[in-house]
Amino acid sequence: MGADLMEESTGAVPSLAPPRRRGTVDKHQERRDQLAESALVTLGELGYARTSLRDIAANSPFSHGVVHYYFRDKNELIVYCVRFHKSTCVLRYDDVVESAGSSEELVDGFVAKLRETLTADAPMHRLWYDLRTASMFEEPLRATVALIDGWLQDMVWRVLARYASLAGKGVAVTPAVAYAIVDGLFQQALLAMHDQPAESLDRIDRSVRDLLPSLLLSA
Amino acid sequence: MGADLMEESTGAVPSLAPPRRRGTVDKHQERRDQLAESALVTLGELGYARTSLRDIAANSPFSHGVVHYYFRDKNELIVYCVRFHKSTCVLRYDDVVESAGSSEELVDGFVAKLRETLTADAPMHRLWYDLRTASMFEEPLRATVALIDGWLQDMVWRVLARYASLAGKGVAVTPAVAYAIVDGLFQQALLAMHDQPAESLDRIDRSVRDLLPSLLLSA
DNA sequence: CCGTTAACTTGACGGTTGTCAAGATAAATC
DNA sequence: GATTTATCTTGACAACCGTCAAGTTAACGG
Repeated sequence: MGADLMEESTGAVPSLAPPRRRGTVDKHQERRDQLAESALVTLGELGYARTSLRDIAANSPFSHGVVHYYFRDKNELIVYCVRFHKSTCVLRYDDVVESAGSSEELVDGFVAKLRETLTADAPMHRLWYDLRTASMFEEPLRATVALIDGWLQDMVWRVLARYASLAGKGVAVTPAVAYAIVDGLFQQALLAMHDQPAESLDRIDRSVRDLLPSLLLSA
Repeated sequence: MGADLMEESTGAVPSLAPPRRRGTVDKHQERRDQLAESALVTLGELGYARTSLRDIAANSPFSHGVVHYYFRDKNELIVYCVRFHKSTCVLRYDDVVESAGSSEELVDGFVAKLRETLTADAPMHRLWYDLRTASMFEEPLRATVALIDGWLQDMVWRVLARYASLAGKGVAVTPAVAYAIVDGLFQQALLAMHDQPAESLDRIDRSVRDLLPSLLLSA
């Protein structure tokens, strides 16, 4: 994990990478990931546009100049960071999907994970929405955003398809619509996490439980 | 319209405003609105964080220093702009709501307006999402964002309540959930307007038509 | 027509930013 | 251990930002 990033080249390790030496697995790539993890903390706190390379370096073991040794520019670093994080993040519900023995159990596991990630990973989710919004104004970001949006849509679809299967019914909406709905609920919950965290968690819990059945065919 | 901004003071016309002269209705306020309208064009193109006061002034009849004559700082200008625009924007569907004679007619009018605004006002909608996302990282923005989010939620609810009434049924979801769903669909449509505008419009058209009935009680 | 005040312009300030070149340090090779 | 290569630091650069003070122009009141 990390190096391949979901088997899709970021176009991020170009000629600037120094020639590898021996069988030691890519020390260069390890540093990139280490730097990305440091950067993600700062980016999650300050957001995309408000984070400078010096902020990132300050929260890392390195100095601000090192960024250009491992990344071409700021955009490549940030895109790599978000992609690095999301590539594992989109697998969050997969064990719930696989281990659930009934539709009720799946819903319970799903909302539990939703609450958990809203509580623990709020800065990362904020960063994702920040990057997605920025992509509406900066064309170079759109390809990455579209890719990750596809991952998330597939993630939601895996949950919903399994849910329908366990309930012995079909799904009434397309993957795109299902994702839009869940994402809309999630984003509202995230927005409310600052001022009313407890109420926000309860609301999305109840909303999802109420809404999921209506996404199935009655047949 | 414009001066009162939905009967809610922005806290934006403080002591710095010069004493008014005669009965001529607030020349000062007129200039504020004129400046806001100029700024909105630039903000819609470049987004919140990427727009400088010099960019705004360049697309206006004024110089860059004039901003501090009418607004305390950049944030106050931007907040005023978005609020200025949204305060009329949230009334967009009201005539459809009032003039619709049947539930089908209301749906037709609703999706027609949706398509229209996605086509014509895409930059303004991008700006709104940009500001809402920025509010997750900048506390001073949250009050305004929460206020406008409330307006939008009410707007969606007026449509849905009227739709239910015309169909002789009740609404199955809360205002917050209804807004989250519509907003999720709308945001996905807006994101796709850059690369696939036609497909995006068709998709949200069909999605809304499919989804609205399922938000009503079957009773 | 004159004086006063509002409206607006100009230019500068301190600060921050991304980027990069040049040098220092550490590591690995022979 | 010497030399070559990779890694990392430092400092500087040009550009840009928001803000504001000082000065200019225009409009209004008498």
